[in-house]
Amino acid sequence: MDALAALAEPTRRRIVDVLRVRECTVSELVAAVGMSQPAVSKHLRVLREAGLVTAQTRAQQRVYRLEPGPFRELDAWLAPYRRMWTHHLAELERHLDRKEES
Amino acid sequence: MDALAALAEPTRRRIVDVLRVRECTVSELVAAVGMSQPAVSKHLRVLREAGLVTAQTRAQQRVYRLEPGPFRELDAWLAPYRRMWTHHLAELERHLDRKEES
DNA sequence: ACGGCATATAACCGTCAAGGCATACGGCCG
DNA sequence: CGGCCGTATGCCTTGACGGTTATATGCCGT
Repeated sequence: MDALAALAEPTRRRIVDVLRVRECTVSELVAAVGMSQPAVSKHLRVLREAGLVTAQTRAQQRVYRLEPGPFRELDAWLAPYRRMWTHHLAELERHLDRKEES
Repeated sequence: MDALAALAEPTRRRIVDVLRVRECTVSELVAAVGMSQPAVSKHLRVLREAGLVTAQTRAQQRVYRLEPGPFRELDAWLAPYRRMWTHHLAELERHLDRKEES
């Protein structure tokens, strides 16, 4: 499952939104998203396999943290689309300028 | 279905990637993605309901084009994550600077 | 070494999405 | 007005996903 598909799930978005602030253990994430522990573990597995997070074992806990790579790729994919609104803004500005002239 | 979920589908990504270059009719998209016409129409419906595209009726054809809004929202959601790698780059630079000093 | 804690996996179920085929809608032209 | 072309929708099947409960794994402290 690629990064976009992984992020399509609201719960997983919840998780990465939490991890963006600070790295967390599984139990902390369980508390944060208010769902059963196995469910969270499964989502974490998906996020791991998508390369969005990595886990570091510390004692019996696993500390999850975000991995920038896929987010960069997503940003790169999105980049050409940015032209859409920047271009539109430029058009709008030209339009307003023309109006001022008249 | 929100924009991210809509874009999670490879075929739909294919479609928007085509539409990014230029607006298209349904038959053109069918040819582009190599799938049955009903399948493409269904994907277009999903994209429409997610606000990612709009259709303009021209004779018997419907011309589809991208709509910037959801892409901007996606970009906005992604924005805070950009800090991840920009910050990391800054760290790296500081690290290199320190190395140069010594 | 054993019991317990934190996490992962297994098995199962309900739901839903995606694809195909057949068909309905709607505008154009003869 | 009837038929055709382009597109949308219905129906059906199949496969994948998300959630829960029960159980396995792995590490720690005693």
